[in-house]
Amino acid sequence: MSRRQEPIRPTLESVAQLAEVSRQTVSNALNAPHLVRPDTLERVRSVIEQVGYRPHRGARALRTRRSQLVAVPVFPPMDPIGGIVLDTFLHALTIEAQRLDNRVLLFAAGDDGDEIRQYDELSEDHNVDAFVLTGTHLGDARTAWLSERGAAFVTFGRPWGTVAHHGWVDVDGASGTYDATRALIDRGHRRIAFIGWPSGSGVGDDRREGYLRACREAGIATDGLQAAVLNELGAGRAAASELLDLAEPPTAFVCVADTLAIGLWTEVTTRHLRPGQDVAIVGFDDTPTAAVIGLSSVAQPLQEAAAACLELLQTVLTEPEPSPLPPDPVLMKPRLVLRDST
Amino acid sequence: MSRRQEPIRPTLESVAQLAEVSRQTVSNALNAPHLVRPDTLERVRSVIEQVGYRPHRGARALRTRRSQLVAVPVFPPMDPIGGIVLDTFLHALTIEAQRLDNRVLLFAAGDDGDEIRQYDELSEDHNVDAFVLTGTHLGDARTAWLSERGAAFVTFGRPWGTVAHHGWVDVDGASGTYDATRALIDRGHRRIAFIGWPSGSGVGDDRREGYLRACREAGIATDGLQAAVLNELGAGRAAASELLDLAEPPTAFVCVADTLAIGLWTEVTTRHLRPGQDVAIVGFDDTPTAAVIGLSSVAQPLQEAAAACLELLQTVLTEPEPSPLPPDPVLMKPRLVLRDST
DNA sequence: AGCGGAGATTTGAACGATCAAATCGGCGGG
DNA sequence: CCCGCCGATTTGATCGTTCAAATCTCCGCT
Repeated sequence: MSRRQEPIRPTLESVAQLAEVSRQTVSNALNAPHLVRPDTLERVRSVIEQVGYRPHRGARALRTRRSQLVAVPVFPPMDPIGGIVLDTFLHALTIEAQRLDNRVLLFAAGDDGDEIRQYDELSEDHNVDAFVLTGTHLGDARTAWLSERGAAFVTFGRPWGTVAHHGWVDVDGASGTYDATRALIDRGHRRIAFIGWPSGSGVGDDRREGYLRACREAGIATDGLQAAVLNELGAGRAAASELLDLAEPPTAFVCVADTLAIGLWTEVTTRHLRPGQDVAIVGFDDTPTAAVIGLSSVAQPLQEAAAACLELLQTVLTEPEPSPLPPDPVLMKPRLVLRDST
Repeated sequence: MSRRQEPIRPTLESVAQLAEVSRQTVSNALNAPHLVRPDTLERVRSVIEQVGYRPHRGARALRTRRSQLVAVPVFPPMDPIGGIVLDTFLHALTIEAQRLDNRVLLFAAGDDGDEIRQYDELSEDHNVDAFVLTGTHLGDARTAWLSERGAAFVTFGRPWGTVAHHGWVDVDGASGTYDATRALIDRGHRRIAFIGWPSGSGVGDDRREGYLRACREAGIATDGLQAAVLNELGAGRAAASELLDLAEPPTAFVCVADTLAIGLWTEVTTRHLRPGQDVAIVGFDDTPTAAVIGLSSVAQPLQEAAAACLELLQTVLTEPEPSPLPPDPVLMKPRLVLRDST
């Protein structure tokens, strides 16, 4: 910017002259204060303060080869309900980055290939130091691509199906659905259905697993009580309809995502059943919509996850060169939020 | 990044040597191709392609004093329903920026003062070229601050209450509520209520105005049919309750925002009235939740608005120095989306 | 008194690009 | 035939910072 008129932007040199020291001393006062004698430090600092000096990020980036920028993809708002999850995550990430004197740079991507093209541009440009990926999936082309060229990155989401060559942070979905299912069992439910996604998505399979485990432990049947549909309201509703038409319909539902839970919800209410009284429902992601309609849901600790991502990134970036062994991953427990629907 | 191991990142110089030309010619091939003879251009380009050369953004920024970055604030997800509006806008902005070889940088801010501190850091750093502000309001301290120091910025939202010293893009809220009200009138409604915000917010007053104008034109009464409450579900519901308890209750509602419309919605359904049949409802912002429950709403052309913002910014930035007269503002018409609730 | 060494500070060079001005080569006109 | 001009290209300087190495100062120790 610096479209200010009168005063020329102060530089290291100009500050140095005013403080009657050299460039480097000013630089040290900023980046390595322990190298500067206390009284000099004081003097330099007061000049910096007075003239409002700020280091030029571009110049610094040129020399240090660090831009202090972290790139994060934003996706087209396809699934309007679940999209908020990423939104919250993004906000948390921005705050956390700020705390570390970094910034978040956005880039838009449709599919994986598109996204990779963006990675290429961003990293080869020296535009960003690192990436935070979201929405990892089986056979993820992005992580392979990135580690192949030694890019610094962490993922929010496990590396499904492969060995981790990179740091990652994730939320234990199975633990969330397990807790949800247990809560229903504790309330006396014995026929509990699960509306999930088609198997093959790591996240979906993981969440289903938690449901299955809880039922197994309680000696409850799950045969014929599982649906596997795409993550759309209509699909959820259709699956719900089928399950409710069973000779012995379930009295409670655990859903892999709020989107499906809400589809189920609409089917339930149009049948003049009351969620929470006639049928118990638990969703996943604790989206605003869930809060609005009183749907119980499993909430992911997104702020903590964002902080963990950047912390991991910091350790990766301070390593002198791309290390073959990734940092320890972080797996966080989600929290069950009970509302009227249970 | 460039944490790649083997190959040293190519520079202007190294490309120049391979192509047997000088630095500057390579630079020109990139930034001013018309200055380069066609055959030379071809040769340089092929070398660039071969070695995968990319200009170093930091170096360029240092020399040109342009970072190609646009900063945008992200807010804490306070209003979960309306937050999506900004989310969609942000996505559109990212895509549009990419098209112009720019990028979007995020920063988080709680209040205006906080935000201004961030502006200070970002602009004085030479970190970003410009800002896009959202959510302008009466007595907005931010715009004053920014124009005072000659920063480049545009706002998505009018400069309420003051003369524009800067470019802005906005959606004509009054036009939206006017259309919504007209649609209700055309359907035969004669008692139409408006649930708005307390006067003093530019956006809220503007949207109320559209409702009032449509009613006035149709010779319909509005006395006692207006509520002014905070943008919260509960508040919307309470206001709705009061209005529905009138001796002669309204048959239709226009709401200043989806959040309030949904509050109204829940009050309506708990009274066992059916939206769209017993009571007509129109919201504002066309949030995903509205789509889910079948609430009619006024949709803002967010993609177009984002594009307009960046276009405006481009013209501001290409001006040699801060111009006293701002570029022509852009006011766009929103679109009424009719669903079951009408 | 001289020497080694630690701490504080300075100096020179480099990062990779663009700007401004100089140079080169060819071509038409006086 | 030479000059001037124009298009194409090159050269030198510079942006603001940090790294690496040099210098300076002061102190204690022999």
